[in-house]
Amino acid sequence: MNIQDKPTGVALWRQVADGIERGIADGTYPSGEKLPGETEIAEIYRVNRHTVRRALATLAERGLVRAERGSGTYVEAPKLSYPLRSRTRFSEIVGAGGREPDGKMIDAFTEPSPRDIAKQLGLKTGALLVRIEALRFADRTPICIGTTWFPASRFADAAEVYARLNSTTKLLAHYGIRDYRRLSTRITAAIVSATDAAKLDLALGRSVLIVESTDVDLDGTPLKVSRSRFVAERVEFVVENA
Amino acid sequence: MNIQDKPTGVALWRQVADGIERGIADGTYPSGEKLPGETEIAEIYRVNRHTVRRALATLAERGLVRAERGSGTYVEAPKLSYPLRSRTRFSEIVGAGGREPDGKMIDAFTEPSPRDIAKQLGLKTGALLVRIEALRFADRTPICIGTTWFPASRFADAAEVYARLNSTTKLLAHYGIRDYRRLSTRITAAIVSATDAAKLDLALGRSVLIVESTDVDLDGTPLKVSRSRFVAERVEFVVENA
DNA sequence: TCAAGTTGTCTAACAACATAGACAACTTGA
DNA sequence: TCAAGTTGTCTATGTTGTTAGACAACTTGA
Repeated sequence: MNIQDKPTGVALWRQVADGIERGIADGTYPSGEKLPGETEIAEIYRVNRHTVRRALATLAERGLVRAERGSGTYVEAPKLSYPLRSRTRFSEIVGAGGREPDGKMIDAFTEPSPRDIAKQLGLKTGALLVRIEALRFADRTPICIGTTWFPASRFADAAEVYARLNSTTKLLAHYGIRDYRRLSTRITAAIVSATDAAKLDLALGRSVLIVESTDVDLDGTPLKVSRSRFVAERVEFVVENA
Repeated sequence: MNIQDKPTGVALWRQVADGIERGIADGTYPSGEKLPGETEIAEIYRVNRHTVRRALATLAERGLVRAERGSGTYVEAPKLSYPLRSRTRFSEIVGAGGREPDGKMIDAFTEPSPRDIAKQLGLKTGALLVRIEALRFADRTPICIGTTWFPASRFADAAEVYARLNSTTKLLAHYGIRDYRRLSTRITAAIVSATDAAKLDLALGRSVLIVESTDVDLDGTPLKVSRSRFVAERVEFVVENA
């Protein structure tokens, strides 16, 4: 690792940053693992520690690494690429990324529907709904936390079923729904709440993507409405403009 | 063309140099053509003229462009790739590069052979030789100047023939030699002489590749010996190690 | 011959890059 | 609790990059 010599027009810190990024890409520094210490990296590239720090700072800004004071600098997990298409299934998307999807029900209620949810589900205000609060994971890393509402008339014991299957897709299949599609998705963002932060294993002050979606069966009948908070630094939504 | 903004870790002059090099590669600035003036390039990239000059300096050092004071900066012709194989023909090699080969006889003599040439041609010292001094071109650009010796016993009126055909290959064909091969090639280099420089349209102080070669017919009988000076900045010899 | 346009060279000033050393703040494991 | 190792921050200094302006030297075409 000898950089330097003649002026190349590329700053040292940039060369170090590129080198580390390459190391992350090719698996030299696996996802989640600790990078060598700043002093050691400086030795590797024969460069001052401040130069290494600048390189790491740009990588941190891009979310590729995360520095923890007193402990070390760690490779961030690559963001989950989450396409928003007509067919949008958490478990499929996570699985397609080579990661293991999982869900964990936190809470469940059967209660009358508020006006906005009722409207989206094509029900009268006050119609009974099953509301499920759940966490979803990719390889045991929390990705999102959110609420899903099902019409109680059709999915009376949704809570029990979800608790057993830990997957919305499997839940719907259990009710004989082989296929369904995403009708709409709305996305915004906010700072994570303290309660969400704890459940998502996320530091306070980080941002979450807020996603509200409606899914319908092939007849166009609304099946569920969801409001989820996705950890912004762990997911990336992709909208293909066909 | 807006560079700048945030620190990228890549020096401006380097970005400009890369941009111009891309322009040369993709034909925006065709070979031999004049680049925009330094002032204009500076405007294009929104950069100081000194920055452009540094970019051009690195390109000139690599031989991609050539600055002419008072006139402009020109894209250098790409070097002629000149493979040194068993079958080595100037006209074929130039033609393979998509350029038009040409030759021009400068002088010719019939004279007794010096010892070293005689030895290479398998003749006795003092045997009569035809010595031809010629310039060779690719697309009207002088590539090399040199001497070729033929045994006068076999190629008595070589001078007249060469003057008409302007090609060694055609000359030999004229004498019924359909094929021949390169026996050996020796390469060295030197600074161009004043007389050669003028004929090669080359500035004083530039270097030339000095090539001495012997060609034989398919029986192994020596046909000719050449000593040529190739303009180093216009040619690149390639030796394939099979 | 001359004006306009070109590259070459010089000086000056400021910003960005890089190195060096020291110490604080924090985490980890013994 | 403590020592070792980590990242965070500060000051200082020298080098390289970038801009700015001026003028010289040269080429080209009218």
